[in-house]
Amino acid sequence: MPTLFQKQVYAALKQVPRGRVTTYKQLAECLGCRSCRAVGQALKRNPYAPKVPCHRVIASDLTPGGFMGRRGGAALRRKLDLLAKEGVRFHADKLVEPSRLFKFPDRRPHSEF
DNA sequence: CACCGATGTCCAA
DNA sequence: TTGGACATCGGTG
Repeated sequence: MPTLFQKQVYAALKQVPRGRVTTYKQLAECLGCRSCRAVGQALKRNPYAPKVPCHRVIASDLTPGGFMGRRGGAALRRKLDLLAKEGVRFHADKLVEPSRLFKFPDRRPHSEF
């Protein structure tokens, strides 16, 4: 059973259209959380494997990051393949087009700053 | 309650 | 510029 926090991560992730990617930091910031690691944990524990495009989440330094709980290997390769099918290509473990990053709308009704 | 994690940022060499 | 260590937040045991 997904927790409240995970739902927020999935909800935000579902906002990312096809052919677009986001970063853990952007997700965390969108959720109003300062910990980017918590976001990755939610994705790792994602009960909605095919429903949640976890492969559209990369590190803030435009690196693939990880996939299925692994930071490298065949799993990560599969992630790059999925992104490639969506038009998001990587070069030297780096995002070729940083403009593919999806910017989340302000999801903080409390923040008046 | 304590440790780990799909990260990020800072400091040192 | 590259490598190592610490910080931060939530989840699981």
